[in-house]
Amino acid sequence: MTTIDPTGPVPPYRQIAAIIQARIESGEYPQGSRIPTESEMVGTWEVARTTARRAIALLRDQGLVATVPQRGTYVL
Amino acid sequence: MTTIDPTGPVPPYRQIAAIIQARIESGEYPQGSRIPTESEMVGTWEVARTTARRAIALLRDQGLVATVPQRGTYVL
DNA sequence: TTTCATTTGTCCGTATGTATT
DNA sequence: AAATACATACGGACAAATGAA
Repeated sequence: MTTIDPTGPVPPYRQIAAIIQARIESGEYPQGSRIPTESEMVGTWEVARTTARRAIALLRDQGLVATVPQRGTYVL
Repeated sequence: MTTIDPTGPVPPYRQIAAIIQARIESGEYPQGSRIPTESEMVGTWEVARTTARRAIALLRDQGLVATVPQRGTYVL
């Protein structure tokens, strides 16, 4: 579990997005699989839900994942 | 916590810059770490925010630190 | 069918930090 | 020196839909 640095020059939400992206590219999260939920990210990295949401939104904007309401976010 | 002399020949912003520089060179603020924020300097030395900003600007001009908008100032 | 937990969607307010004027 | 704007982050609350029990 990679750790994030809230005092570093890179905002936490970008650090989290980078971690997820690395796991997608490594195959840890295969195409079609679901990435961690917002709540799981909150528990894993001890960040606010807004931060987790922003990380997911960034991945979505990059076309890496798609979010299904009430279901989760899945790797494209 | 070194004190600042507002009546001395050396302007407060230079005194502060010197203090920070000494801490960088001593390793108290390692490379990549964040130095105190403007507000922290204001609280620590009871100076105006302008003074803190000027001290940081001086360190930046000397190439000792880099400021990342919305994140802070970091030791190079 | 009803109940329940899960998950995302959408607000609110507060705090911090820098940028600008 | 003061006010304003913007970005980031936290915490909380409630709604809505889904799917499982």
